[in-house]
Amino acid sequence: MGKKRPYHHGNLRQALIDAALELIEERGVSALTLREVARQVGVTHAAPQRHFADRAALVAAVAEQGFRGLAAHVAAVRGSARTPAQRLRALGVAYVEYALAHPAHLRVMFSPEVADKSRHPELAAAAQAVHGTLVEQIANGQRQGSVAPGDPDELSFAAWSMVHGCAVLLIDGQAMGRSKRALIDAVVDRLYLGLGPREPSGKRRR
Amino acid sequence: MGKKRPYHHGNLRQALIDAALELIEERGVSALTLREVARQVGVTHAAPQRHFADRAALVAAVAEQGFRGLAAHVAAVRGSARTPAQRLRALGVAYVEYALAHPAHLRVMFSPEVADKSRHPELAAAAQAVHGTLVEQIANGQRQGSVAPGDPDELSFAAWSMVHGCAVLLIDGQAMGRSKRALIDAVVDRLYLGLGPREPSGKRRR
DNA sequence: GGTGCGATGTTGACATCGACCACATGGGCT
DNA sequence: AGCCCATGTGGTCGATGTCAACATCGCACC
Repeated sequence: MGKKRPYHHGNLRQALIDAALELIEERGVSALTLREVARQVGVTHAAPQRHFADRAALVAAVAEQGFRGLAAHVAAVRGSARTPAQRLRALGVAYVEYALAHPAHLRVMFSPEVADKSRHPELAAAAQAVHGTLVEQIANGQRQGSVAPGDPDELSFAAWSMVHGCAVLLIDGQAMGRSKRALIDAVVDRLYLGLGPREPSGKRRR
Repeated sequence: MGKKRPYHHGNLRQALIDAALELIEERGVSALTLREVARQVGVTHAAPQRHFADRAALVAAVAEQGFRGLAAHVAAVRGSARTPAQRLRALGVAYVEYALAHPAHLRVMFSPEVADKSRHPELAAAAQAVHGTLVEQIANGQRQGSVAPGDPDELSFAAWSMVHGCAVLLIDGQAMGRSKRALIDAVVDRLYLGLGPREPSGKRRR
């Protein structure tokens, strides 16, 4: 028979995180309520306090799992394509794919409520992991000559800007009727073109 | 002498919006409270109800002013540079500049709390204005051959993704110690390179 | 195998918030 | 002058986050 829910939940922390994500998916981050989460899980309103100091901590935990998932999804394509340039393209697609597949996660990850990453070191670390993969691929490409020279840090920031902006805009419904697939292609195409090998056609650094 | 605050405020609506923005700048969007705003302005807690149906309406109003400001700032550079490509670059810089100069505004504009733009038509209109300027410039550039051919809608989306992503990342503190100026340059450089004239170096459309 | 202590969940309380209501005020129009 | 309605006031209600005191259980240690 069903275990008559014991006094101790067993793994309340993760259950709370799951319920929180579900709530966010349904009604948005701002509708996330500690009490409602507790209700969903079947504990009293104060139980979450034992696992999360305050509402922000719960949000941060959801965001952290989102970053981990993104890092995993992105890392999965690291060895997929042959050339570094193709890998770079696949990386960008993977980023946007994850965002579209988990919009709620993405929104929480870059929610203003956890913007102050200094108070959530694990968030900064997870974000750093994603960024690290990107820098790594760009450096690889440069070594093989398939990516334009330049500070890998700056190039990766440009690439990240592009895919992140694309993801955010698509999630926020700025596609405005246009095919998301085509938009993503357009973005990563420009990414490839903007970072691909060439000689500069003039002085660009102001 | 100071006018002994009359019963009727005179322009409470705008005063509330200003106070709201100030609060958001200081403590973030989530800390925005109708009652606190009312306190700042010196009216009772229910007074804002006469001007904003609910909290979301106030947030939307702040966002709308943000979009108007951005549109104005971006439109100002429309006739600045000579070549369309340079104008495009200036456009991107202007976008990010505005974001860095008014981070609170930017955050509200793309806050999940107003993400459902269908319920705030004026927001959609203001956002559309910004996007329109971008599409216009790209179409201009294409006519003069200084911008690569392609669906202007898709190209503009790619460009928007880039500058918007850049703005968001910088605001969220993802610069991580690197010079913002250099990062912006890197981004718009890639924008210019990715959209500039060339012949495709292979089939790119998947 | 007991036992005691710390981790985990509960109950109750309080201040604050958004939203709603009835009422007060007074500016502007006829 | 007199009226009307937009605008501001004061009070209230349900819900929320957070805190503190208490209850219950599991695990380490003897």
